[in-house]
Amino acid sequence: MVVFAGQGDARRSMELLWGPRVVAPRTGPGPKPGLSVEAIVAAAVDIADAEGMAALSMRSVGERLGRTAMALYTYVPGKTELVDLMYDRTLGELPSSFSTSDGWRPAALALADALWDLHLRHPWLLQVSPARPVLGPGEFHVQETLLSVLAATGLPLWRVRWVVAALFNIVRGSVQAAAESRQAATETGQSEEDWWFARSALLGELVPDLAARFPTVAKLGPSVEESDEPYLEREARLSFEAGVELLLDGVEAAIVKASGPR
Amino acid sequence: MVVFAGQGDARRSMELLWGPRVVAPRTGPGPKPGLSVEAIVAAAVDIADAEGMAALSMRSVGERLGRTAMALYTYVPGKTELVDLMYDRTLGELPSSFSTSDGWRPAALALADALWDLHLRHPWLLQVSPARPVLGPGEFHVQETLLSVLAATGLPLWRVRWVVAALFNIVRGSVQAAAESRQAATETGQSEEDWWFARSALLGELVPDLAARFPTVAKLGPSVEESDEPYLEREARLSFEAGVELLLDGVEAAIVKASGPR
DNA sequence: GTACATTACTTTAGGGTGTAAGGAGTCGGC
DNA sequence: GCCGACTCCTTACACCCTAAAGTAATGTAC
Repeated sequence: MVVFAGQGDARRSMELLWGPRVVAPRTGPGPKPGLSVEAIVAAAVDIADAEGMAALSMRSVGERLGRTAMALYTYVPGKTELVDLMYDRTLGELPSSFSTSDGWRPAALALADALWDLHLRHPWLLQVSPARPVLGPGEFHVQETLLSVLAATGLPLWRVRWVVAALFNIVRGSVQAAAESRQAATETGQSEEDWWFARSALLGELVPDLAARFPTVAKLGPSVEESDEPYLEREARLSFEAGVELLLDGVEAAIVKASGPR
Repeated sequence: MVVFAGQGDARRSMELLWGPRVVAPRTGPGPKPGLSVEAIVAAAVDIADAEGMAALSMRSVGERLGRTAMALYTYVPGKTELVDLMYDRTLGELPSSFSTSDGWRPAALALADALWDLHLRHPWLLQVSPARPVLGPGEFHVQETLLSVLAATGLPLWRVRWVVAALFNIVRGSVQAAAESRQAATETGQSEEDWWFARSALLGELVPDLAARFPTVAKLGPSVEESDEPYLEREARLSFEAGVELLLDGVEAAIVKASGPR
């Protein structure tokens, strides 16, 4: 795996990404196709959503569609391209209407929120995108939405690009923490607090001088408090909100600096 | 893979992470160990550095040490734990001396820079850490360093934690872009510009209405300019610097807001 | 109506992965 | 000198992706 597509494969990939999603029925000879690229991608996304990326194999996708793994190769060049399609199609789900009529800041917050939701609904996105840019319509859609909302800051576009990148990274990072804690909880059957508690006890036992070696971390105190809600997930959410606020404050400062000394 | 360690395994993992790195030679019977956990981890890191995470297998690590894959299981419970060790040991390489005597901002910048370097030297870190927290000494070391530097802002520690998370995410995201572009270049043999140029041509051909559908993205213009240096990598570096500056501006605003209305 | 080209899908096979199980060989302590 | 502990190896299994070849179904041309 991790094969960087060559020249010919690149064309095929791009055609799949950008081509029409509903293909006109063929006229020539041969049996009618029983599947479609979109059906395959949808099945793959379902699996990844429900059982995680580790459960996604050509076999499992084929099985869910009542075919063998090899049947998929009629529609999709390989697993790499399938994952690219999953990724791009899912990014395309991001809503696009974020009105900046109340100013850019509420719009940016709403957009960040939508990105958070999208990634939490499809946590496998976070394991995929480390790959190179896919350059599909979904990716363009996300970039366009981010750029157009933050262009309302009035900053020059080449600066907006940095803002977009930073915002995107903050969202991705914090939602990753949330998704992980959720996954760990379901996967081990252990509640977050139990897991954390067991780990803390182990740490205290094996590393008695922890507080001395990492005083500042220790000062944060035992991070688990009484709460009914999943703790780590709420923590990640707070980190997300605070991080976005910090960044947007920075953007505001940049706006003032740019237009202030007029 | 992606197995969340159970109770017993958790103890073993933590012992490996926190235990002494130079094990005292055994006294009992049996042949002397020819390997060591540290040697295995070092070999694994070498492979990941040189050939990427995809080339890292128990077989390849064993081979590099002149053993079979199964020999490693004498020292390490499984691949998951090996990767955790690689991750944590490598994080431990982050320098720790960042003087805040000139103020917190230069220290934070230097620290961000060190993090950037570390990740660019070991790009596979970015594919690993998506996993749950490892809770090893390296991870604590990084947290401690980040927290202690940013505690110099004077903000309450629970707020510093958000800053740390945001900063870390920005660094990780932008260094990922840099690492990817570098990897893509070496992997395909194609220069970044060639790759980008081919992709752009393909896009223009397959999606003639690209500029109409994504006007803001299009306004950014063809991103490739004349330059001898790797373009995308420099772009990622700029994005990193700008993102960090934005965030630190936000932090400054937060400091003013907290202490200003005194 | 029949032959042919075309296509969907299956079977088989080959080379990869992680790791469980059991067997060799080596050494210290009795 | 032998026992038991220990390292390391061989074998084996289940799973992965996918190349190649075979089978069955379909539409078109004669």
